[in-house]
Amino acid sequence: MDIQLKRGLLDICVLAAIKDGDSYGYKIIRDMKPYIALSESTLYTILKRLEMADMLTVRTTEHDGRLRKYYHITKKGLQRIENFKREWNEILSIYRFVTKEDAKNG
Amino acid sequence: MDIQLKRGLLDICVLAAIKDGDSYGYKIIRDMKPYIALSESTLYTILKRLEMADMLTVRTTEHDGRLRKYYHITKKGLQRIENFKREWNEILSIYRFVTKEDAKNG
DNA sequence: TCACAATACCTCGTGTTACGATGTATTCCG
DNA sequence: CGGAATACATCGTAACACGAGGTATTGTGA
Repeated sequence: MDIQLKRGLLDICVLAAIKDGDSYGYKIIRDMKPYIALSESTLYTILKRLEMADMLTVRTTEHDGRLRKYYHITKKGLQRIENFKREWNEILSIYRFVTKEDAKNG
Repeated sequence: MDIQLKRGLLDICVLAAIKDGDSYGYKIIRDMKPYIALSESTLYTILKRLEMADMLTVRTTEHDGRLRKYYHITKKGLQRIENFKREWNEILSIYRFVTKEDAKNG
């Protein structure tokens, strides 16, 4: 997918990936892969950004001797998803603008 | 609209705004306004970028003593729009991922 | 005539951001 | 013992939207 198009969707997707249950970095990447691919460096940047914005909270645990940071979505994070749903109508309107045939011909 | 979400749509919208007939900067902004707002500095950056990418050509004319630069979409520009239409399915898939209810509940 | 909006173009600096490259450390498999 | 997978993190870079500011002309109203 076009990188610029991804920009607006990545944050939302990460929030969506944890909204039905806490998750951690590596798993988030795996879960998102069928829909949108992203690198580890990108994800950890996003997770830090979302944490700073109070859209998620972090809980560090140990799993099989390896560090694991579980991310939990907050009220603000859920609101961000709701806001995206509202913006979806604008996106649809743009899609129609882009795909509409020449008014002179139809 | 969220600025990151705009990023992926602006280029496409500018191309869509000239695809049915050559247009110029000021008019493009007016035509796009109902769908997506953008500043002049943003538009001229985009127009230059699209010209460099051979997605449009420029023709300078004089209109009522004022300079006017008409932009014309190229084959490559039209292909960019077609590519967006193909990417639309991916966007829909992401939308469903974001809006789907918790699998455990539905 | 003077001020100001509208038309129409352009440049510069800044902050945000995705990502490749790179690094650390552990477990698992052969 | 080596390499893949798991799991985290930082740094530098390039792309980009936009506000602020600039140039120049044509209306418009007091």
